[in-house]
Amino acid sequence: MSTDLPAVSDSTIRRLSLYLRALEGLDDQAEPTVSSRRLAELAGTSAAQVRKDLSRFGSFGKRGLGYSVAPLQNHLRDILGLQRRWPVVLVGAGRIGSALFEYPYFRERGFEIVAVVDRDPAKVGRRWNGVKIQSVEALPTLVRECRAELGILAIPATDAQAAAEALVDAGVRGILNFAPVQLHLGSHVVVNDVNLTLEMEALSFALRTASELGSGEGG
Amino acid sequence: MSTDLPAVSDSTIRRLSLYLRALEGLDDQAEPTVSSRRLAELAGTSAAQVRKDLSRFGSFGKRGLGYSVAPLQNHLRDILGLQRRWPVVLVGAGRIGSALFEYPYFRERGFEIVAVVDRDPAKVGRRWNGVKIQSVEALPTLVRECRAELGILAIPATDAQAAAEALVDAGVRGILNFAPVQLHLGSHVVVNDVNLTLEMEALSFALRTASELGSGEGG
DNA sequence: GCCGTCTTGTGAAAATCTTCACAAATCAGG
DNA sequence: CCTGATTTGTGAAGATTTTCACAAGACGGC
Ligand SMILES: NC(=O)c1ccc[n+]([C@@H]2O[C@H](COP(=O)([O-])OP(=O)(O)OC[C@H]3O[C@@H](n4cnc5c(N)ncnc54)[C@H](O)[C@@H]3O)[C@@H](O)[C@H]2O)c1
Ligand SMILES: NC(=O)c1ccc[n+]([C@@H]2O[C@H](COP(=O)([O-])OP(=O)(O)OC[C@H]3O[C@@H](n4cnc5c(N)ncnc54)[C@H](O)[C@@H]3O)[C@@H](O)[C@H]2O)c1
Repeated sequence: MSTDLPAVSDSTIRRLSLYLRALEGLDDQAEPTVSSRRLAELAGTSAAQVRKDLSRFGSFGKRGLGYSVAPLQNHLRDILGLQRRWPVVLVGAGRIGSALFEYPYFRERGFEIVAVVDRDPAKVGRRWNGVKIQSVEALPTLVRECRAELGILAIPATDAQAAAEALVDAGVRGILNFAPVQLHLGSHVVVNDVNLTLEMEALSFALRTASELGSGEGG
Repeated sequence: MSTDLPAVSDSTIRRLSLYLRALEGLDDQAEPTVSSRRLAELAGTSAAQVRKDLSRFGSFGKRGLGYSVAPLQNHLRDILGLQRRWPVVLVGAGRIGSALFEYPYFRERGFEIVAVVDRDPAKVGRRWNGVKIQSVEALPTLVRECRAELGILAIPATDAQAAAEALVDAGVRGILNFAPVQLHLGSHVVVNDVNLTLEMEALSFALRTASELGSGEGG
């Protein structure tokens, strides 16, 4: 079971996640195997892309048959590192933070928010489903005690860089960042940004472009 | 002011949004011009990339000087289609939906959530900051009345496809989708997916990969 | 065992995206 | 006006990603 660890592109990894999601949506009683074509349809890509992506990690399919759903799920979980529990520290118990905390799908995938910190004294001490919100001073201790390597930043942009550095100093190596700011951290730290304004702006551009082909822009 | 509308890649557009964000973070009194190098630093890319991206839409800089902050902001807003107001319909007044509704940055950029619908009768009729939550039956009328071309889907995956179709039938052409499912809509509709589980899994993969270079995987 | 149908895995080709490198332009100082 | 220090805009080169196309394998029916 030695995974060979070739250089894999980010887009491939992101698609693997989509494949896993698609596979979990299948009824593996009714549909025990799946072809690359079907998987592509479910994940929004092409059959060749599916096969190419999977073939980087092994030969999981059978020619003429396709891929067995349950084993492929396990391979994907294995590749993505989901065959373990990932303790996560959440920084910021605001609107986004609370939505994420209550999101059941994270826990189902092994991402367990085991600690929450917030700067607001009014929030510190509250319990969320058994997890007590703690002050930011407790962050380093918390990260170490929980052995958390993943953190979620859900605080205003002004504080994000400092908080990120605190997380990294305490041992965090991966950050999901909701703050609208570019974090500058050591190259061994992986940061994934969630930028919803950007997503809306991409829609805006697409629509504006489509409209303008037909009619002039109204002053 | 005829923008030439060349074929522009998605990644370019997404970077333009980052450039705009970076420019808005600058004090244009203290720093009236910015070089491609500095902008790249702020946006997390390379100077050549910045110049290439911008040059697709015009020559906004001055050689030897750089780009004037305020005018470049306006060019970017113009390109992205942000020189107007975008009414948005929100489907799903749950955890994510309410966080988005209260997110001030959307409105600042022109994305104004003008209507909210939810299936839950207990939520229908409530007022959120002046906007009344309406039943799903009202959706087609609402979309047309508000002339909304953008929609946000913040409901469970099981209902997302049907709701998306309802939005599109009523005139929506761009959707920000939080539901963990691939939407299948006409090719004239633009869908941007937000998949937070995917983002976490990408972090998981990166960390697992980094760890395994040093040590074997514990059974 | 053989045939027809299906589907994977994968090199090669095509397409796309990023980086390089440098001429052309701008400005300050004298 | 000329020099030197900058920085843009951009074709060409390089790198990466996606698509194509097909040989090789798998299975059911007979
Ligand atoms: N609400 C949204 O829909 C949304 C969407 C996209 C991005 N974001 C971004 O996510 C971040 C959080 O947004 P929100 O809407 O949840 O904000 P919020 O104001 O509701 O919550 C922020 C929380 O962080 C806490 N906080 C502030 N500084 C802190 C610090 N230094 N350490 C610890 N806690 C601190 C505050 O006390 C508050 O509880 C912001 O950067 C925002 O731009 C939010
Ligand atoms: N909470 C999170 O942090 C989070 C993170 C990522 C993705 N998501 C996704 O976003 C979506 C919403 O998540 P949430 O946590 O806000 O859920 P939620 O249960 O808090 O809210 C969902 C809301 O949608 C309403 N609803 C259900 N079906 C509807 C329909 N057909 N039409 C209109 N309204 C309907 C419900 O009444 C409820 O108010 C889900 O698909 C979820 O997987 C949530």
